[in-house]
Amino acid sequence: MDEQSRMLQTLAGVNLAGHSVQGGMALPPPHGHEGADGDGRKQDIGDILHQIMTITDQSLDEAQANSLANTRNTDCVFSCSLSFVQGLSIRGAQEEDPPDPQLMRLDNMLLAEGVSGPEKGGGSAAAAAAAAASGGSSDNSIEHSDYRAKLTQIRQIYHTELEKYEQACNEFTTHVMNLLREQSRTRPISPKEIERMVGIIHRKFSSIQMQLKQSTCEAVMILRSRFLDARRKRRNFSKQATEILNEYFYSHLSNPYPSEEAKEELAKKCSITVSQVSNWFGNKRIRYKKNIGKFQEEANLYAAKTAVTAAHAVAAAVQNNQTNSPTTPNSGSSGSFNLPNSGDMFMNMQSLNGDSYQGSQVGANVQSQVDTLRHVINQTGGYNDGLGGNSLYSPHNLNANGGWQDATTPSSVTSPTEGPGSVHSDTSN
DNA sequence: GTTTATGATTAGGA
DNA sequence: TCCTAATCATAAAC
Repeated sequence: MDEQSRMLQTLAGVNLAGHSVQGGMALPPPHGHEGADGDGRKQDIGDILHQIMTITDQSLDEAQANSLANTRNTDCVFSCSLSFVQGLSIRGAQEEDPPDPQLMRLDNMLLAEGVSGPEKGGGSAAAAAAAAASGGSSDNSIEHSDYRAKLTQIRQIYHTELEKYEQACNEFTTHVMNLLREQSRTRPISPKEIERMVGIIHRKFSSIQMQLKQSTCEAVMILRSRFLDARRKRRNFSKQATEILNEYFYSHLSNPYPSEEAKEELAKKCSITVSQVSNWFGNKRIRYKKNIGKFQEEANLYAAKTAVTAAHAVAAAVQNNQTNSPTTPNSGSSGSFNLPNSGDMFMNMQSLNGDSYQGSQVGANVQSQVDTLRHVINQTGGYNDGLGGNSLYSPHNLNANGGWQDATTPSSVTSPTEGPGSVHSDTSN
């Protein structure tokens, strides 16, 4: 049996069968459940209800057969029927002490999970968590929709069962009322007694409902845990995400320690979590350091790519500079997010590793790219043998013992102050 | 089926 | 708390 079946059975296992009838009139166990379609359970409920009816009908018939004249006997039979109903109630009444905090907790949970109450479009908090954890990539969206589908299934089963219980409760109440009405022919029955009986039945059915709620909660918990497990499952990031991360890594190779803000930005761009970004960088740093040669090609690739971007950015900046000639300085008065001074941008670029870099939006993006560009330009000066030592992207800030230096090149130095849309390169060390 | 790549987890250190 | 390093577990490539 797979987990799903088990889960659904957990829910499907809630029915009247769990309540053996007190007073010596125990109900037979229900038939097996036919999957999660609810038909089997519907049948069970129907059967059970029918049996209840039959039992009480028998009591009534017996009573009638024993002649209405024999009030003593009739009373006895009716007491049997009623004691059956009362028997039903004894435990229920004991179990419940409204307002039941447990019931409230169950109700709250079912409401929060979107099982009870109005259907939530986006699913429950768990669904959101699952979606967040999964990153919302297409693959994970499938899982997300899978989660929602299963939650909907649980919801449907819950509502179907609830409806059936209510119906059964009403039917049984009506039946008992009829019984009492019959009995009223032989003895006076006060409205209070009828009321009491109805209350007893309702309480009993409420306790059954509580079990349904409990099992529904269990099913939801199982579903949730399944999705938390799914989060554990390793799943490759999307190509785009890996590209973004690699771009950042190689363009900040001198100090590949993104700040919290940068991580958040990357996480958002890659549709993954911040901790996944941290994991990725942790793994990348280690693996890069361990085998620089292996990553050489990749480094070159990203270097070239970034260089092209940088060249475009520079070209655009130059053009911008020409357009915004000294006769039309970019004053802040326009209210737009302008470069403080296009000329400064180049000054800043020239002092790429300087401490005083004040980034503009364009300059910020350009800065790291120019860093890369410089590597590319340097590369043209010599053959790279693919070994770590003289490689294009040899981590110039790697210590002799293999660690990235942090003292001389804090990321705040190598990184510009960046505008929105770009990531920071800051160290968290 | 085996190997490789890669995301996640864990222990220990600063 | 964040890092490294080792390791695990699994997806992907062969």
